[in-house]
Amino acid sequence: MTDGARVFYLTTPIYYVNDRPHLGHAYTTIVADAMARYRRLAGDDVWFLTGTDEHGDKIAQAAAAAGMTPQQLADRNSAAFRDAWRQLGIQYSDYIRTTEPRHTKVVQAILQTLWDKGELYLGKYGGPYCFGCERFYTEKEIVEGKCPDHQTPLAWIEEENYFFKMSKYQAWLIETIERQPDLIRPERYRNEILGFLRDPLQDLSISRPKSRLSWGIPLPFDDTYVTYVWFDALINYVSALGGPGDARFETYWPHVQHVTAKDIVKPHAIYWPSMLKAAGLPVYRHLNVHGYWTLGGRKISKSVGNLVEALALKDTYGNDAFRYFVLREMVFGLDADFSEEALVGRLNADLANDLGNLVSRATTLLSSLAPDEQPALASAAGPHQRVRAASGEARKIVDAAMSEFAFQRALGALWEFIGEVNRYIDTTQPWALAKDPTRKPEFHRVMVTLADSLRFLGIILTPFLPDAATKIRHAVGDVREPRLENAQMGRDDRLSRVERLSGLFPRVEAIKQSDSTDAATRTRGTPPTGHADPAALVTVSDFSRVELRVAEVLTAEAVPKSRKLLRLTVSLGSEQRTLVAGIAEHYAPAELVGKKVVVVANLVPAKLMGIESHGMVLAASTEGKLAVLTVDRDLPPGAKIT
RNA sequence: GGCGGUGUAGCUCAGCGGCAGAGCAGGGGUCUCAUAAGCCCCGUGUCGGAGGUUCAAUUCCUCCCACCGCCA
Repeated sequence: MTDGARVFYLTTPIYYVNDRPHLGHAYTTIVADAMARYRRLAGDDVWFLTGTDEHGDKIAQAAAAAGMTPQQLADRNSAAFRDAWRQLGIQYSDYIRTTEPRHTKVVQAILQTLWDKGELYLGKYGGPYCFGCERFYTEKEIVEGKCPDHQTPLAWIEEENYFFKMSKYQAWLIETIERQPDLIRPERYRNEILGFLRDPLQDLSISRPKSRLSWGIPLPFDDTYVTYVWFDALINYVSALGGPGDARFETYWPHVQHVTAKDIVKPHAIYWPSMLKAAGLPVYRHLNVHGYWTLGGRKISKSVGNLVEALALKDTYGNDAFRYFVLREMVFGLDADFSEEALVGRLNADLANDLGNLVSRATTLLSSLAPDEQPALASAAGPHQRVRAASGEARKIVDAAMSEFAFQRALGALWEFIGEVNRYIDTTQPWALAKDPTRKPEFHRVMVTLADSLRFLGIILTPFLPDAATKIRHAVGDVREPRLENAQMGRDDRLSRVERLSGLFPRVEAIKQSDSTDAATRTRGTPPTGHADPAALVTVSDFSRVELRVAEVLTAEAVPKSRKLLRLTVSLGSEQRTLVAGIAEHYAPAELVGKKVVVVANLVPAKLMGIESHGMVLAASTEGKLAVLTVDRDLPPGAKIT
């Protein structure tokens, strides 16, 4: 930690072990991980917590159904989350489980504090209860006597429970949220909570009688009750730091920021600050709320199978590509759509074409330098200054964007820079400079700038593309621990040995949109190597969809202002058509007139240089050579090819 | 039912009083260092509909329609 370093404590929600890790969990965790890595890169002191929530009715029931003890079920499923994060390369600092003694100890201590302070009371409550939701419903909410969520019959339960006097914090809570505009962000969720708080707040039931449910933390002052799962779960953020008084707690708690999905805003925005206030602890700095992933534009149903399969695509396309996609595609706070097509689109356009290809062309140029060649410097002015300025601009935007969880904006800025470097290479044409001994200084200036650009990217991309960034740094010989302060161009004009780095993100064959109604359910991905698959086999009926016919060329002329295109009029026997063919470099117009060529007759018309083309002339080609297809014997125009 | 949001190019979205924008996709051109990559050029779309305010409305107001969220 350097002087002026800031402290950050980032948390994901603890995931309920009734679930299997899926895209939703992964997104929250990736967001927190990217943020943690960015802050670490900036030299800040970061603590990043995730974990699992393991108490409650649902766990007890699922365990019973599976013939296990609740603890066994929790152990198994908690391990599944831990494993998923390992596979995704998540660098958490700590992993808390609510069945750990260190957690139950702190929960009980806080409950005791609240009890002693008179923040809790024993009250009676009766109402329709849904075991699936683990909550009571009001008469207005229930639909024909059934749970509106599960459509299952509700049980009438009347019981005494302990309540937290949450209602007394309503005015304080409103004031707190209003005083800190970015306490709950983005703003839409803050507004939602303020809207909710316009109505009177109820007290919160925080216990369940052991007679009904024993899988929970016993209340320290009444062992016939266990703690209600929400009250237990939220405290993980505190218990994982050892609780009040612990050195770790004192260091990190004042800087806590939570990351969560929008479905659990209310517990985090209402229960949790009230609980903290009552316990005499400071409220968090920010609650960062993100939206949902939809699949193929459809809402996610109760079943999460598709979300699990969506996460599995990380294995098909790689962690970096998966991580990049979710961070780039979702505007933090809003819903976004996940599809394999969109992922492949981003992978090809942004990662392969823009970044991967840039790294490849730049390292190829740099690695071709003679080993001992020390670059002579050219004048300070020149196009390289635009690149340097762009890097500074990108870095500024990334920093601003990251301070408000705007990952999309941060990545957009970095890709602006990548575009600038690609343009720089095209403008300066280093391959031409290299051949001209009199322009050696210019050439070296370009080489230095390219190495510098890659060094910059190798550092600043670390939080977003950890593996690729490391490869880039190593390729340019930067073996230092990456630090944001070194992501600055123009500091170092020396050139170290560069190794060629090609195929950083190989292109992947595009997924056809019409292929499937639900891309995310498809499991047969294109291999990550991305090299073109052997041509897929087609059936006779596939082939018969293409209508091939013999056509006689009636007229041919060059298309003005085009080097490759010829405009042809052909006869198909019963009709004449205009076609545009890209064969001008290989055939003189006069050569073609009278020829019987083969055309695709049922092609969707396309406009080329303002001319509508109704078909396509078939031709075979190899490097530099091209020949149009014709028929071996004389046949009338229009003859069908089968 | 109440409150709020959204509806802009094929797709995703920015703009929010002064002649409609970006990325992707698509088309054309061009370079050859590079991953059939890069770079350059190409967007007249009833800015959901109808009224209104204004010299001027995608942008402000009212109503309507569609979708979404929160609440009941």
